[in-house]
Amino acid sequence: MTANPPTGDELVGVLSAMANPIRLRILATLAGGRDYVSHLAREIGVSRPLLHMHLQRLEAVGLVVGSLELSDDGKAMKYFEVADFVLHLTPSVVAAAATTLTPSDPEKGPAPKEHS
Amino acid sequence: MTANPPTGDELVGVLSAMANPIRLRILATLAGGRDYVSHLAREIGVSRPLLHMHLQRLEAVGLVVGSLELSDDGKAMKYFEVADFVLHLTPSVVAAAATTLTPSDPEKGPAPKEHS
DNA sequence: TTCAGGTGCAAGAAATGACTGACAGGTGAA
DNA sequence: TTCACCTGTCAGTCATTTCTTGCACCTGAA
Repeated sequence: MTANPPTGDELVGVLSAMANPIRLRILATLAGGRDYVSHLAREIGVSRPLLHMHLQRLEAVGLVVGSLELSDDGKAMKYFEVADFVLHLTPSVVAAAATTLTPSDPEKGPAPKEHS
Repeated sequence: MTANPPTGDELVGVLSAMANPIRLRILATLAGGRDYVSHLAREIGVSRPLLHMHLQRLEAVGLVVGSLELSDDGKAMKYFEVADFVLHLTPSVVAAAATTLTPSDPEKGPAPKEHS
């Protein structure tokens, strides 16, 4: 996994996903073993909805993967674990990735907005 | 340069500095050779004040270095070039870095401000 | 039924980031 | 003087992220 080299847009996505102390802590904690949302929230010390949002962001770019499972006592638990990514960043890698960035055309249309 | 492994806070800084299409393009362009602000702005296609802001951000985390020089005809030119950084990111590297993150203590004091 | 513990989602405040336009200063050449 | 370059910065606006609060849903155990 973790296509190397990444496209420019993917790179921006992954970088902004990691560029946050809470999300870094999430990755670090999960690197020590999988965990489910509520417990992870207590572990890191953030509210559950907040953690949920961060996990969503990390999952969207493939840095973590979640799976809904059923515990012994029938509770639905969502477990997350880290994807073992490898990102090797150097000026030349960045230069290569930048060539595949979607242009920001301020002319035609307001932007490639993806509204739902 | 480019201390490896980085501290958690440094890592967040570097990552958020790179997590932007324009700044990625700046790095990519500079990887092809040094350049001065105005020319670089035309090259990339952004306004000069905007580029100035982005360069500031990149320089703050050490991804680029700038030097004010005097051209043959006496004009002051600020040249920038990329620092040849090497960032190797994996779950374990992130886990190690995360241990050195400044805690977010919303209680005691506003934060460990580091003033110069 | 009530409680504890798990899941998810959404509205809205607060903080941060991105961007434009305008201004001020410097030089050399026409 | 005026023009064409270069440098910088500030005020204000708009868009995006971040975070809290609160709701609705599920299960098994008391």
